[in-house]
Amino acid sequence: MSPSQRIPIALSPSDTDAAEPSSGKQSPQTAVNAQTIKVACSNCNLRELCMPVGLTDEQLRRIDDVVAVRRKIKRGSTLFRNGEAFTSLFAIRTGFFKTCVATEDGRDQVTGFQMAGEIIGLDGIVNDHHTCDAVALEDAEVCVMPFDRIEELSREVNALQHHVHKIMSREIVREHGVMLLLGSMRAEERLAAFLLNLVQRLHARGFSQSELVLRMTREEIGSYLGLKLETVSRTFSKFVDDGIVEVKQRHVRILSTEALRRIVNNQAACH
Amino acid sequence: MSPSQRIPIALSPSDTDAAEPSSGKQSPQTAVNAQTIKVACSNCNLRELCMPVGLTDEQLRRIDDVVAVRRKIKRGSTLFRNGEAFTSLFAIRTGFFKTCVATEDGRDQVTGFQMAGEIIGLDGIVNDHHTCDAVALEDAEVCVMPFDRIEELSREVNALQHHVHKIMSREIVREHGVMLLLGSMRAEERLAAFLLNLVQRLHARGFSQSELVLRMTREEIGSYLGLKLETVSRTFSKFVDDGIVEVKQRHVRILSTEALRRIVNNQAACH
DNA sequence: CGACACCTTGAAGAGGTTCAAGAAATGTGG
DNA sequence: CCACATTTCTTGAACCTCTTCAAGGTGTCG
Repeated sequence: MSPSQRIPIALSPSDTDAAEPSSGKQSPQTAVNAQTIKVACSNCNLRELCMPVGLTDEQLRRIDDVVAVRRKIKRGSTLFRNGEAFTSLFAIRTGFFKTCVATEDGRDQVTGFQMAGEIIGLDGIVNDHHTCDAVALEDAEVCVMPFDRIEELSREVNALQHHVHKIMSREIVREHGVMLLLGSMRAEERLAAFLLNLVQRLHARGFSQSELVLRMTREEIGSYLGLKLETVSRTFSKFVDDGIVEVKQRHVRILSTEALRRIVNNQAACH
Repeated sequence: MSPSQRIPIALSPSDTDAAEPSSGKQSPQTAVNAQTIKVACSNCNLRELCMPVGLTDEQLRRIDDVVAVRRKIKRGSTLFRNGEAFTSLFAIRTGFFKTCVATEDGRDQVTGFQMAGEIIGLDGIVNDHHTCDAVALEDAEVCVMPFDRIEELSREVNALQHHVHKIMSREIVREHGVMLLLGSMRAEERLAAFLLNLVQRLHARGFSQSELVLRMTREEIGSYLGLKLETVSRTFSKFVDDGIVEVKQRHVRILSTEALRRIVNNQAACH
């Protein structure tokens, strides 16, 4: 929300390891990709992203009870899948996800990329089962928030109730933006908008405004943007030729945010 | 939800007029497109679409207090606009709307078409102002539901609370579907999916499974589907040539729902 | 009835896709 | 730690879908 605030969060796997040394004794037997840890929101550094502000200590303590459990997800495995029963929303603590939907005939579409502090699983509410897959693009950890508990508590904590509504509304507005992108933008505009969006969200989490590491493949970017992976690659190359970005595999350095903005806003010639 | 139930609702302007003869004394001074009427959900024939089921009489009466006011919107005018303060959600009683978002440089994108029983305005919750325009494509009437009252009441009526969550989740899932369409389908597939969706929703409201009247222009369809109006027109013509539909301007008769389904599911040859 | 909005159709052109090949990075197992 | 397999990325060339531009037709409303 307020882009000036810098929240020191580790996103890259190495930083995460440093912050949580070896993350306790992870027994492969108990749960390969669903290890659970008891935690608390009240001292979580992501609170400003996940939770409403201005809660009393009492209210925070009650929310701690709702967000009772954490779960680790290995890179490449799913947090939930299309068709699975919906019970909980998930707040991403660390890591990076994609969500994607599929048709019966096998086509699929990435509907979003989610990072620390963002909430996933909202699609499952309407029919009590999920309608998309959530796949971890790097080792991740989420807070599990049973939805019936959220509903229960948000009847009593007005700020939480409104917060839930805002999160869902924000997702609707975000998707409007994606529809605009998919419906009316050309390849360069789409990729420029994508990069600006990513770097803006990363910056809100304390990362650089100009450098980022893509956690997804060209194909996944293409799926999200309604383009083929070759087109994504070519467009990256064009940006490099034009001196707008530097690209080394998944490492991207933005040399001119202004140029990207001009591309998105379709201002063709404007030296 | 249950497609078998037939809810007798008037959608076409003439039927609407018959149902509410001359709609009282509409003074242009008071409010050109915001005439208000006191109403009640408890005897509304759209209740099954708008409201949770299994409410007690007491709960229904309290909801009547929330949905206190109706508003008429003339064809072509807006229910709300991008930038306007958000105060209420709207349940469509009669008529047909489009919602659209726009970029600074003038491009715009239709994000949805809404008909009787559907809720619009959810985009406004997150930032307390609307981020899209809602335009009536035919004379319409909506129930005004102040959102603070909805939140208040849904703290007390669990079924209402969950219903609000489901409505928002449903919108998120719907938009996933549109993203899939925009991101991975070809023109014919998009138009086929569009027609099937429209006729399915109309059928759920008691209309024909095979005949429909488009309330929007080719350009608006194109905007929604990420196509130019000429492409929409050409694709209609192709469907006519193939004997899949009959088209007379905005009157469409579906001759083979099965063929449309095959097109959407990309089953090229399958006699 | 004339003005205007909407729709259809044709022809040329652009943008993105498809197919293909090779390079670079990453992961795996010996 | 290195060799090999695999995945991911880049680039080229031909092709195809959709767009653009243009003209004319149809329908609607004051």
